[in-house]
Amino acid sequence: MLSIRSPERPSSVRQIAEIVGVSIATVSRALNAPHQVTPETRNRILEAASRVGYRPSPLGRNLVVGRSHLVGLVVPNIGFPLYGLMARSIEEILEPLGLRALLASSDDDAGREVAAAQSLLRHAVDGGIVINSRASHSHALPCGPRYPWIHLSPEAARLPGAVELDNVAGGRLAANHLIQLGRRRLAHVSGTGREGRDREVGWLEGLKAHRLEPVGSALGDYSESAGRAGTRAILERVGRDGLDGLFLAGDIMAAGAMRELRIAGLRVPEDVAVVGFDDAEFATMLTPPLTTVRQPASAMGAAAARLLLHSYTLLESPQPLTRDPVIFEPELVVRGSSVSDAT
Amino acid sequence: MLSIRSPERPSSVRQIAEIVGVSIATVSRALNAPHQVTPETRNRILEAASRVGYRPSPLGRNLVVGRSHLVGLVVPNIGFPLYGLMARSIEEILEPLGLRALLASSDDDAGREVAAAQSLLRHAVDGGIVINSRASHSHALPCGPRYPWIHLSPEAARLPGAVELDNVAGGRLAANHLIQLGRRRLAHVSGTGREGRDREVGWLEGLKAHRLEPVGSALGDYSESAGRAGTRAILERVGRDGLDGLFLAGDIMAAGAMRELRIAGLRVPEDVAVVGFDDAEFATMLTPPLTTVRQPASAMGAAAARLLLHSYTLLESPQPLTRDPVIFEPELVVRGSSVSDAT
DNA sequence: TACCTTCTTTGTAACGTTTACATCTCCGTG
DNA sequence: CACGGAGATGTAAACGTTACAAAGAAGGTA
Repeated sequence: MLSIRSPERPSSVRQIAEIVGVSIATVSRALNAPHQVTPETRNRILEAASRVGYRPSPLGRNLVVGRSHLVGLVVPNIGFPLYGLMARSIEEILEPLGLRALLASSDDDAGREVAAAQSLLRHAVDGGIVINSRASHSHALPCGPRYPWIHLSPEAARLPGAVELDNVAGGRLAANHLIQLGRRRLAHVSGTGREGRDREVGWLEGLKAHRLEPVGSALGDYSESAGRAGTRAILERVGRDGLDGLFLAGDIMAAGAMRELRIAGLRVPEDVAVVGFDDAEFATMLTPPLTTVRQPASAMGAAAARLLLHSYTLLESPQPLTRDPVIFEPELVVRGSSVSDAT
Repeated sequence: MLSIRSPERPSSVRQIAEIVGVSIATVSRALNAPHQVTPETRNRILEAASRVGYRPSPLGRNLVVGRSHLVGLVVPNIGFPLYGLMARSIEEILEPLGLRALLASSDDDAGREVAAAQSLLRHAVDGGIVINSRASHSHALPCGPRYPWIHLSPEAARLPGAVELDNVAGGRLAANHLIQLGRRRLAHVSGTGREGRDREVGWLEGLKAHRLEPVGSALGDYSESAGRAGTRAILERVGRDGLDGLFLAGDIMAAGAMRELRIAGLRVPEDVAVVGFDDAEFATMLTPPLTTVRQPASAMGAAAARLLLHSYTLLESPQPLTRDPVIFEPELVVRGSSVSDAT
C-alpha cells in the first residue's frame, strides 16, 4: 500500500559529499563537468551517487541558475482543435531544449488573459506565448525584459513579438476564388475580433477590385448556429435566387451554412458555392468537402516558439523582440463545396 | 527598447531585512504569518517591501516547501480534440487551487509516455495525469508515494488511480441500438488498443444476446482512411445488399464510412444505419448527423483531476490511491445517421 | 636552489525562501 | 529574587550550481 508522506529524504549532493569526503562543489562538478575532477575522486563520487540513487532536485538547480525552464502558454481554450494544433507544434519546438509548456486558459477575454499571464509569471515561467492574444497597449501583459512574451494574433500586431496571419489576404483569396468561378451574387458571414474584421476587409477589397457589391452580409461569432442564422437571414433578404457564393469567416459556421442551404433546397456547389476559413480537421469530412482558406496553425505555432527561443535568456546571444510582426500567408484549399469535381 | 539581461537583481527578503534591520526570518514571517510579528516591525517590513516592489521568488519558495504547485499532464497529442477537451476540464478543476498543468506529449507510445513522465518529475510536479495511458505493470510510470499519478485509460485499470470508460458497454449500446432499429446485417470496423478491443467485445456481446452473427468486420486505427478502407472491404465481401448496420469504433472512421457508403450508392440511414464512437464536435455537422456513443470526455477529465486532488500531498488528509478504477458509462446519442427523422 | 608562472584541483560562499529550534526579553507570580 | 511562561526574534539548515579564492604541483629560468 502506498503511504503518501515518505519520511526518508531523497539523496542530495551533501550526502554524497559526506560519504566521499569532499565538498559539495566537487560532487556537483563530478556530475556536471567531469573533466574538472580527478578521475579517481570522480569515480568515487559517481559510485556513491549511483549507490544512494542520487537524482538532482530540479528546484535547487532552477534556483541557482535563475530559470525555471518553463514557458507559459495562454490559450483561449485548449479544447478547440485549432489552438490544440498550435500548442502541439509549440511543444515540439520547446521539448528538445528541455523546456515545458505551462498551460492557462483565457476564454478569449482580455482580462482573463492578463490574469492568466500573471498567474504563469508567479510560477516563474521564463517566457510565454499567448494564442489568439487580446492584449493591446491598453491591456498589456506584464512583460518585463526577463520575461519575453510572444503574441499569436493580429490583435497585438503593434506589440513586440507578434506572429500573425494575413487575414486580409485570406478574405481576398475567398473573394477572388468565388469571382473566378463566375459567381457574382456574393455574401459574407463575418467573425468577431480583429481577425474577423480583417477577413471582411479583404473580402470587400476583393469584390471591389472586380467592381462588385456584396448582395448581403451577416454578423457571426464562429459558432455553427451563427453560420445557420446568418445564412438564413441573408437568404430571406435576397431570396432563393439572390445568392450564388457565400464566404464564412470560419469552418464551423460554414458547416452550419451548408446545412441551412440544404434545408432551403439549394445545392452546394451548383446553386451556391461555399468557402470557409481555417481548414479545420473536419473540413474534408463534410458533404461536400469544404473549400476553405487554410490557416497554417502548426507553422504559426512553431514560428512563435522559435521567436520566443530567439529572445530567450537561455541562449548565448538573445535578441530583443522587435515590433515587426512575423506574417503568415493563408492558402486557398479548393474542395467540393465550391467546385463540383474537386476532391 | 528591451534589453534582455537586466543587470539589477529583483528584490529579496535579504534586501528588505537589511533595510529594516531585522533577520530574513522576521521578514518572511511578517509576510506569511503577520500575527507572529510585532505590529510596529511588521509595518516597517511591509512598507519596505512595497517600496522596493518585493515579490517572493517562487523558485526559492518551491524549493524549501518541496512542492511546485504543478501537475503533470501527459497526453498522446494535445492537438486531438478529445484530449484537448479532457485537458481543458482538468485545468478547470486545478486552477481554483492555484495548480497549473505542465504539458508533455506521449504520441501514444508507452516508452515516450514513461520518458515524458520522468521529464515532468524532473520539473518537480506534485503529481500527474496520463491521458490514454499505455502504462501497465510492465511499463509502470515512475510513481512514488510523493508523486501520485492518475491514469485516464482502461489500459491501466489494474494500477492505482485509474479512470476509465466502460468501452464494453459502449459497444453493447451500439449493437442494441442497431438491433432495435430492425437491422440484422451488422458489421464493425474496430479500433486499436485496449479500448478498441473492449468496444468490439461489447459489440459482439450485444449481437450474441440477440443470437446474431456479424456479417463482417475490419481492423481500423481511428483514421478516416481506415474507416473508408474498412467499409469498402466489408462491402466487397458482403455485397451491396449484405449490410444494413455499421458500427465504427471512432467518429472519424464513421465519417469516412459514410463517404464510402455514399460512393457505393448506399443511403444513410435508409440502406445502412451508421453508429460512431466518441461524439466528436463535428458529429453534428456531418450529413446526416452522426449517431454515436458519447464518451464523456470532460466529465472523465474532471474526475481524474478530482482523484488526483484527493490524494494530493497538499491536502489536509490525503487518501492513498486505490486499485478500484472510477468507471464512466457511455451514452448513446441518436442522430440522423441511424434514424432518418432524428435531429 | 630560489623564485616565478601556469595549470590543475578543490574549497568557500552565495543565490531565495521557509521553518524547526534556539535565544532573548519582558512580565507576573510565588 | 527565582522561576516560568509568553511573545518576539535570530540562527541555521535545506536544495544545486558556479564565480572566485586558495592551495598545490609542475615546470621553467636565473
